[in-house]
Amino acid sequence: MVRAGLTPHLLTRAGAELADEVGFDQVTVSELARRFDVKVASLYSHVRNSQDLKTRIALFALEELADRAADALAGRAGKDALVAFANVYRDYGREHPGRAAAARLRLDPETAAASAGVRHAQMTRAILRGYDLTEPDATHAVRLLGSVFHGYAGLETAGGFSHSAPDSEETWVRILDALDALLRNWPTEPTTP
Amino acid sequence: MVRAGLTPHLLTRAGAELADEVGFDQVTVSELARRFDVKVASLYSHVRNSQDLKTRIALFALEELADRAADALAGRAGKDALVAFANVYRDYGREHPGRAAAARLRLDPETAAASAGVRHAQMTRAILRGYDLTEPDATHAVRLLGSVFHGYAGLETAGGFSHSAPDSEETWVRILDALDALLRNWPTEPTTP
DNA sequence: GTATTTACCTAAAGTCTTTAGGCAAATACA
DNA sequence: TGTATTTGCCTAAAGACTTTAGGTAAATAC
Repeated sequence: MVRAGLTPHLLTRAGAELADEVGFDQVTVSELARRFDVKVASLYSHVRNSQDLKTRIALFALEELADRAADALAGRAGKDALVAFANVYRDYGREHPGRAAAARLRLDPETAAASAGVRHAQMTRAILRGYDLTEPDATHAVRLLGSVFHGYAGLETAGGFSHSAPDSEETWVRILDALDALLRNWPTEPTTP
Repeated sequence: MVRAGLTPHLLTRAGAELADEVGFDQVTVSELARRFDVKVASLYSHVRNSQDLKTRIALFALEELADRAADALAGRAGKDALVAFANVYRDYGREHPGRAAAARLRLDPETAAASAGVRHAQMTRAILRGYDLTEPDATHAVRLLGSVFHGYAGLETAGGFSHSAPDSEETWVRILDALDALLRNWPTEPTTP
C-alpha cells in the first residue's frame, strides 16, 4: 500500500484549487479525497472536519493575499500605493474567485485575530500615512476602504456590473480616483445636511 | 389526513425566518419540512429544489429590502436621503442577518435582472439627483455606494469591527459623512498622483 | 531487528437531496 | 348533490456527503 503523503497544508492548497474550479461552497472533503485517490475517512487524520478544511483554505487565501499586497506596496506611497493595493484585491478575485470567496468566510473572533487579516488592516493603515488622517479618522478610513474592496469584489463576481455600460474596469479606476480625492480631503467635522 | 396548506410563498417566508435563526447556508429543505411537520418529499411539489428555495429567499429579501428603502426615501433628499437609505441596509442586516446574507446570494443574470435589485439601483440613482453628478459619474457613484453598503454589512456581520475602538456605529456615521462629502465634490477628472 | 507511531483502510450510521409512484382531500362541474 | 379531476402530501428508495470507530501495514525510533 503506497501512501499518498497527505498533509494538512497539501490538502489546504488542493482545496484552494478546488474552490477556484468549482466554487468555494462546493468544496467537499469527499471530492478532495477523490482527487488524491484516497478514501474519505483518511482525510480526517489531517483535517478535523469539513468546516476546519474551509477555515484553513480561508486562512491560506488571506495569507496569499496579504503577501501579494505587501509586494505591491513595496516602494509606493500615496495614491500610487492605494491603487496598487486595491488592484491586488481585484486581480486576486478575478484570478482566484474561489480563494477570494474563501477569504470572505466568516471566521470566529480568535481565528480572525490570528489570521493575516490583521496584516491587511496594518497595510491599509500604512497607505493612509500618505494622507493627512489622524485617529479616529484613520480607523474609519481603513474600514471604508475594506468595505469598498470587499463589496466591489463581491458585486463584481456576483455579476452585478457585467454587461452594462460603463464597463467595470472604468468604474474601478474612477472609484479609486474618488477614494483618493476623499482621503486627501477627509471631512473631519460632521457636515450638516 | 389534514393538509398543511403549503405554498411556495409560505415556504419562502419560513425559509427566511430559518435563515435568520441558523444562518442562510444552514437553510435546508429537510429542516423546513420538519418545521411544517411534513415529509421532505412534500416540499418538492412547491419548490423545485434546494437551490430554488434559496433563490426564492434571496428574491424575497431583496423585495423586502427595496420596500423598506422606498419607505425610507419618501420625502427625503440629499444627505438626508443618503443616510436614511444606508441605514435601511444596515438595520436590515442587524435585524435579519440570514435574509441579508440571502440578499447577497449570487443570482444568474436573468434572475438578477428580474429581481428587486433593479429597484435598489434605481433608488440609489434617485438619491444622486440630490448631488451634481452626470453620467457616467452617476453610475460610478451608484456602484461605489452599492459596494460600500454591501461590503460594510459583510464585514460587520463577519465581526470585523466588533470589540475594537472606535465603535462600529461611529464609523458608520463618519463613513456616511465622508460619502456625502465625496458626492458633493466628486472628482470629474482623474487626479495625477 | 524489534517496538512504536502513523497513514490509510474498511465498516457503518446519520443527514440531506431528489425522484417515482400512490392515495386521499379539495375542487370542478354536471 | 354526486361524480370526475386535480392537487397535496405520503411511502419508498437511491445517491451523495460527513463523521466516528477500530484495524492493518508502512514508516520511524532506538
